[in-house]
Amino acid sequence: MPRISDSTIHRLSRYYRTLKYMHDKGSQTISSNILAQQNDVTAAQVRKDLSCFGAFGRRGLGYDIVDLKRNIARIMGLDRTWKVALCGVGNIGRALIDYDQFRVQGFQITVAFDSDPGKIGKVIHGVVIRNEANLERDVRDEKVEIGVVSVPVSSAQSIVDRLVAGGVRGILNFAPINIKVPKNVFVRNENMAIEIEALSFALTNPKMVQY
Amino acid sequence: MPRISDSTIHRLSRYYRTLKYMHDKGSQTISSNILAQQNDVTAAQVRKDLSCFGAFGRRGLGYDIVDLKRNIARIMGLDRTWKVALCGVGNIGRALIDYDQFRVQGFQITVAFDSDPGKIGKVIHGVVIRNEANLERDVRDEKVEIGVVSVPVSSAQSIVDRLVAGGVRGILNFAPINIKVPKNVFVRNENMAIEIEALSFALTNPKMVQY
DNA sequence: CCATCCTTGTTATATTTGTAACAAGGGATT
DNA sequence: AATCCCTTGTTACAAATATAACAAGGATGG
Repeated sequence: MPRISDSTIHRLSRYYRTLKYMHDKGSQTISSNILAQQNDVTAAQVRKDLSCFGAFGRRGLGYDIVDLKRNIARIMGLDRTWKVALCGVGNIGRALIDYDQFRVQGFQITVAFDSDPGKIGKVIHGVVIRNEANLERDVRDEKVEIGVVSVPVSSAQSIVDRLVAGGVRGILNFAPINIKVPKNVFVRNENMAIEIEALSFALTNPKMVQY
Repeated sequence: MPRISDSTIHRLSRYYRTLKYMHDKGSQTISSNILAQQNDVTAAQVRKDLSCFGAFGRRGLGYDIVDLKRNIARIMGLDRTWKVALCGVGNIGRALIDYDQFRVQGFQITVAFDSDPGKIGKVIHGVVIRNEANLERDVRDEKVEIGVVSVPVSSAQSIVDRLVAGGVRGILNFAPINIKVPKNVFVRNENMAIEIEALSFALTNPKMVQY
């Protein structure tokens, strides 16, 4: 089985977004060239990314938007819903419960946890905040597949361990720390500070980065 | 002037975080090996990343934590404060106004805008929500250097244009769209949906990604 | 039906990025 | 002071990634 690079996966997400946009605009087909322009990559890159998974286009004509969109959705597992548990209902956590980009793509935050007794039992955007004490059990009972971690650094690793104990196989980690997981669990880190720091670097050393 | 890769910049941020952590723990020095382990990279990678900017270690001994930390801060422009304007006080925007990881690193959100008359004038975490109508003027008056964009896709490009018109040279974009800026402006995109979609891909095609 | 113009999928090439190897610096120990 | 053990900085090498080139498929127009 061929390995797919992180970069390719990220680009697929972006192509997918472009396809949704073009579909809404009423377009029927799209060429690798246009798809490339919309995403600041080369046409060759687009074609090579797609060729990892099959041949979806028609020579001389381009790609059928609806068809390619459906294919990418299938490849990326976006043609279904995912049960997601949110851990840590702080500023970030609250924002994520109601994040359109999650919901519209089928990531359903149906379970939320916090350790603060003052928050437990409250309802945020239709989701009841549960007691963290029962995390493993609840996660298992609710058949949660993905865990979103937005707790402080100090408790991130232990929450991750408990999510894994509850059967979660994918974790989106917002805590700025390098968490450890068993070999069969996937982690993606989302550290917003890192991006703004990259901006700080670029502004400080404009000659060292390509505009 | 040598070009520094995106990956290197991201890793520097992470090394920096590790150094802060180790410093708080009371350590004096650290080896490339330890720094590597803490960040899931090789020791050679750490040394090469650092060597882009100078020779900060002592052979046989490792790196002085305080010294290296200070050097990375200087390199990345983290030894100062940055004036930041936030555009769009929705769920994400509200969370960012009070985001520790920004504040602790000197990114000061002192100005916030929204187009909703119902929000204008309100104070969130000590920041007054201003009328978007005066964005260019306010941004210029307040000497804002970085703009954070958390508005809907439909208005993202126009807000970016106006930030640039106000003199902003760095933009952190949360809108899931590929915005265009003049050559001398830097953009970093933060799309949380892309990361969870990568997770969806990994869970759907476990054989295609390295655990 | 032939010629022309597009656009894909794939292979070959170039570039970038990461890893390994090692000489040289430096402290500790006897 | 000589030896031993570490650890860096750098150079050489390997792997991964991106770009370019092109043959082949397919539409269109005369």
